[in-house]
Order: sequence, then C-alpha cells, then structure tokens
Amino acid sequence: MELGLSLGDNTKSASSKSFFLSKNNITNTSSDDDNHQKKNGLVFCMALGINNSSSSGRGGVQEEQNNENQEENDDDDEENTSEEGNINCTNNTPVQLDLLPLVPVPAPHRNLPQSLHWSSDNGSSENGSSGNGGLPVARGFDVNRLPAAGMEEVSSPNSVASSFRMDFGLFKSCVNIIGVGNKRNFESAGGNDGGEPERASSRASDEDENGVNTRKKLRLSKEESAYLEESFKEHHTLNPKQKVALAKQLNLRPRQVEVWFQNRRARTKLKQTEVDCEYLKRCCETLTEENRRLHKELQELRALKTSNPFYMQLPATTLTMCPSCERVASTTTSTAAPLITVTGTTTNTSKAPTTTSDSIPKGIPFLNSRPRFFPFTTTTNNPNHPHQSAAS
DNA sequence: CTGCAGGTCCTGGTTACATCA
DNA sequence: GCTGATGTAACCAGGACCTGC
Repeated sequence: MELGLSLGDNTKSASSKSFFLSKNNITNTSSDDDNHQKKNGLVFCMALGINNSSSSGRGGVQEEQNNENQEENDDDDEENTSEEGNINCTNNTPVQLDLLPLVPVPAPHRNLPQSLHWSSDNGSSENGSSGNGGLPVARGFDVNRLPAAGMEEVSSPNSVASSFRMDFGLFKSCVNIIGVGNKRNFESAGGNDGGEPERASSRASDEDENGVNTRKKLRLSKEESAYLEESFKEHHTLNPKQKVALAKQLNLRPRQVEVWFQNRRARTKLKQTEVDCEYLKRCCETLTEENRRLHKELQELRALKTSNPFYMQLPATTLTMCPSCERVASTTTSTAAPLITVTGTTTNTSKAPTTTSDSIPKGIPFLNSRPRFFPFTTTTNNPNHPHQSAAS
C-alpha cells in the first residue's frame, strides 16, 4: 500500500515533492532461526525535494528493518540529524532520528567489552562462553558460574513470581562471585549492611512477603543502559539466546532485557513520530505560505488586468502540452493576435491553434512574471517551433 | 491438508515508581 | 518536606506467527 502526495510541478512526476505512506513487507533477519521477527512494518516514508531512486527508497522512518539496513539507517540517522534537529523542508533527505546514547559508552564497566558484536551464529555456544550467545565473555566475572536456573525464564514471561526465589538466591551468588564489582547490584542484593534490602526484591520480584503485587522499579545504571544501547544499535530485536546472553552480561533477568528492548523500541518510535509530525508541520506551513503567496499574486494580476486596458484585450490563456517534446506551453483561446513577450522574445500567436492537454489545468492566467513555466510560446503547428525542427 | 490449542514474541497502551526542579 | 512534571521499568491486552497434535 502506498499513498503518495505529489506537490508542485507534475512534469517531474510524483517524485518531485512527495510523502509516502508505505505498507511494506519487511523481514527482520536478525537471526535465521528467529522467524518470529518477520513482521509487516508500517513504514512512513517522507521525502521532500527532488528525489532520486535511492533516496526515495529508504524513506524516513524505517522502524523495523532488517539489521543490515538498520545499521545503514543508523549511520544515516546520525548524518541527517547532525544539525541539532534543524528541519529544513527544502532538504530532500528525509528526517531521521538519532537516538544514540546521550553519553558516550563508557570504558568497559565490569570489564564489559567496548564494542559489542553479535556472532552471526548466535546459536553456537562452542566459543567457550557456554551459551553466551556469541557475546564476548566478560572478564572477571564468569557467567558460567552463575546459577543457570536463576537466569532462565522458566515460565511465562509475565510470571515474575516464579523467578523470584531463584533470582534472590542468584544475586547473593553474584555478590559472592563478582564481589563489589557491581556496587548497585551488590547493594541491591542486600550485601550492603546499611543499604536497601528491599531493592533486592524489587529487582527480583513484584510481590512482597504477603504476595501483594507491589511493583517496584529499580533504574538501570548508566553503564547498563549504555550497554543495552550498544546492543540496541546492533539489533533492535533480540532472539532468545541473545536475550539470555545479554541478561547474563548485565546480571539482569532476561525478562528485564526483553522489557527494556520493548520500551526502547517504543521510545524510538515515539520520538520518530514526534520528528515526523514536526517535519510535516513545517512542510504544511511552507505550503500554506506558498499558497498564500500565489493567491496574492493572482489577485494582483487580476487587479492589473482590470486596471490596464492592454491586458483587458488579452484573451484567456491556457497551458498546452507540446506533443513533440511534452513541454508545457501557453496558448491563447482567442482569434485575436496579441503580442506575448516571453523571456525576451516576441512571438505572434495568431496562427497557433489551441491544443490543450488534459493534464494541464485550464484557466491559469498568463503569468508573465513567472517565465519558468513558459520556456517557449510556440505550439504544434507553428513553423517556428524550435522543438519540431529539432525533432525532425 | 486443515483446524485447533498452546506457546512465544511483538506492539500499543497503561500503570507505578524514581527522580528532579 | 511537599508537589507536579518527567522519564522509564514493568505490566497488560490483543494480535501474529509457529509448532505439535
């Protein structure tokens, strides 16, 4: 499905100034074995200006792309929004949103790798990481020693109570393993005597001792967020193995990683929508201004026509399409033979018959001040037709 | 081959909590 | 300390898709 709004000179087809709403079939190829990620994405493409085939193809918003294209778009995002959100409707490059982390990715925290590269074969656990999903193994904290049961989603994703007991023990284990490497988790796990013991349960469960649902949140640290952002730059979606691996890397529950990615996608989409709305608003304002200017110009011409007797003798002028070269020309519908001066030439149009094209709107007054619409004044049967001579 | 149930994951919307001015 | 705004982690509902029977 494609909705196209074409503005301006129709001789340039719809690619001149156009907005597109495309319902494209997009296949997420983040993983060959993850067929769940094949989705039909609603892609809202915007392009203003003289588009070429390449620019019109990639459009503005491509929320769910395959990962290769996503990487390309991410790179383009940085370019297109490098001017601090300065939206220029005359720019034919679509507006893209840059949602890079506000702060640079810090140096490896807890010996986390600076750059994260998912292995193309995420299903392979033969790299010694033992199910690490191709992630680099964080030095200094051996994920292999983590209680596997505590990290796995053993029940429905929404069933947080089921993982409570296991996770609670997990974090104590983690404290023993990683020591104070993760200060916040250490405190969260109750390792800090004067800390916040209730936070441990908030990370691990939403239910208190009485089983009452007391949903508490614990904000992710900057390092964790930055690490997730890096992962998000690599993949906007995660397959289960990647999710588990990332959870192990960050000492979080896979459910938390999953929720973070869901919320992150939602935020990206929301921000992009805001940018799109702002962009369309600017374009609307520009078109409104253009429309107002044209109306004003039309009124001036009409006033000039009524005040100047010479113009009163002018017949109605229509635009015609030259069949030989398909260029737009102005012709008169009267038998009178006015002298029409266009672009410095004087032409007698008395012998020119009217050949009005259906594609050209009729009744448009002759705008002598806008000679760009009238590159020539001769018509088909005019022997002085420069294009006929050129064609023959 | 078709239909159904169960599971998983997604999006969109909402809620609840943490943080900050 | 209180309060409203804001950001965001977490949840929920519904749909799409896959798998097994």
